[in-house]
Amino acid sequence: MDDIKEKTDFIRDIIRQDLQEDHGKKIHTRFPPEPNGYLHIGHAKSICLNFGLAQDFNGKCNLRFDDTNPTKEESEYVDSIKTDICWLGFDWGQREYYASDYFEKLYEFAVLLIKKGKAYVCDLSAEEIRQYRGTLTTPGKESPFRNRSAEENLRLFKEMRDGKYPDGSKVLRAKIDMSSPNINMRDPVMYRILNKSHHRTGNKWCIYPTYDWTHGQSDSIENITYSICTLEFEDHRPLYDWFIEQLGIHHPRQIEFARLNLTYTVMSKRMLLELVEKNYVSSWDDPRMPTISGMRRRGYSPEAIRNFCSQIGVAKADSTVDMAFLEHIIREDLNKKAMRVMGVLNPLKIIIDNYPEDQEEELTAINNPEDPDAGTRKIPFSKIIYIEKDDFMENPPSKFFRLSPGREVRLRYAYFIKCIDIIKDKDGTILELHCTYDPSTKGGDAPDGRKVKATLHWVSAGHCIQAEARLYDKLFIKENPLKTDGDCNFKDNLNPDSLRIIDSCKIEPSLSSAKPGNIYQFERLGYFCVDPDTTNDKIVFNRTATLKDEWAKIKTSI
RNA sequence: UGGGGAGUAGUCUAGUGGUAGGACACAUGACUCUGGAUCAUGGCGCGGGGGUUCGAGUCCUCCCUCCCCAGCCA
Repeated sequence: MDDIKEKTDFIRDIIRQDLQEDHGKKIHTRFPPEPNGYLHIGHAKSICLNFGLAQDFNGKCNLRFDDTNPTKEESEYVDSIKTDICWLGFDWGQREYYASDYFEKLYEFAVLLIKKGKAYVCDLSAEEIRQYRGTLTTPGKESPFRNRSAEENLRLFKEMRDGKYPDGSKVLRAKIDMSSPNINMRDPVMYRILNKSHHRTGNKWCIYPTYDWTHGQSDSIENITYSICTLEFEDHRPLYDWFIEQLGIHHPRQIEFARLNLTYTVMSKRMLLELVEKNYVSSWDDPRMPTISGMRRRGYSPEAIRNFCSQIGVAKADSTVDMAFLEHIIREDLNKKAMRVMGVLNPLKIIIDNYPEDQEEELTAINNPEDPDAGTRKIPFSKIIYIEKDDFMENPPSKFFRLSPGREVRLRYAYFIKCIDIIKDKDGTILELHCTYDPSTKGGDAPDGRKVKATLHWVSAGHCIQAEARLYDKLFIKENPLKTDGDCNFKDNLNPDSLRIIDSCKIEPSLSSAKPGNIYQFERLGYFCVDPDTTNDKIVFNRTATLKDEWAKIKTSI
């Protein structure tokens, strides 16, 4: 399960200190996604942090959708986000909120600011506003509409709401300081006119609040004590503080942390959307995606993702976690849980010459050596079997321990066999192997104590069932897919071999009842889970992760 | 060049003036009916220079590098 050791990170340090100064303090966080895409592993970090904080300090965590932009948001995303958070194991109780719930309140707040002379309606175009804003090094210019009277602003703002103006013709702006070195303070836009229907409020509104105007007040309304967010909002904090102070309402404490980056993938919703829309992947839940739904379909468990999030830590320095670490976490999880089975991805037929023609045997196999309670099962053995093509070499290098002419190896839980003949077609491709077996080694041990250097997985040709395996690899070939040469873009770094489909795998018959979501370790190959694409006619497996493979390393170093 | 952040092995992360620790990765070895798992061992790591101090990753100072900000996105 999750690491129960007391976690130490700078956010928890801050909260502990606050708690020391105010023992009665209740902590209240929130996870505030925008419903414009599916959640990814970076969101999982934030979810684990926000809900985890609430759990650790006996507080509460809200789910709030920051749905202020009707041009990008859809209820499909709302649904997927809720599903993913639940699946991860977190519960927001009845506290499911929407920024759009606060539109009326926000409007009142805006009116208040107008009355205080702290906000004004501006008729400048988007382009003009940009020009007036100045640059990083030069101050901005004040809008010619900056000094309209409160009465005029009130009337104009009401008319904006009433739909008297076309999109983009007017905005409401905060009146702060056009020469501020912090560009966020240069009279930021609070409302824009958008004649677009909203996934929740329908056509009730034609003006929509910006995120900057909405977010802090929403946290305040919900009585959030700690507004945890990512680093890029650090220089928005003075703006949020300004709004809260002008309004004189509850002031949450904002704390920023570094967002998660992972090697060999991208974590931007915009890019993930593009991969989906342009069919570089099958969907948001394509098992190659770093989305929660993709990882779920890939075979990751919620525990593994939570463990990952708790072990990567929380800090303020930009960081990119090695994908190998994620793989380590899922192997650690699945090693304990997954039933072992035998399946052959690329079959090579073996005929055991001295095994009686019509004989069949049932051999006993251990379901999970890591879990004695998992018990054993029977697997059928017969004269003709399949082994993995990679487990045979006609002319092996010295470090290759598996089957080769004249060499004896063990078939897992079965017998020692020795290769005595290779049958090839006229092109020299190996068609099948002839072997002999030693009947005295039944079960896998030789009574004379002789050893073999390798144990191979296998299936009985007459008993096995056919299956499809989808072998996934890194989505991108570059550790940082965003790093591109010349006029390339991140899609040029896509790994052309990120998915390999093998439709003629041979798997042991016990798998005939496998159901979508079930996870297995195919011995010596990796962890596989049953995909929802599975039908009565065909079982489809997704490879969640390979096993660590010493031979693969040796092979590439030869 | 303005503002805001950040620099501890290849990566992530502890450390709060007293021997720089953990995890992943890597390497080597042991063990093994999964070349899995497990166990053991290993490594020119505190961005740099000055300073304070008996003692600095930690305090002061100067410098360097990286990230974010000029959406009516979030």
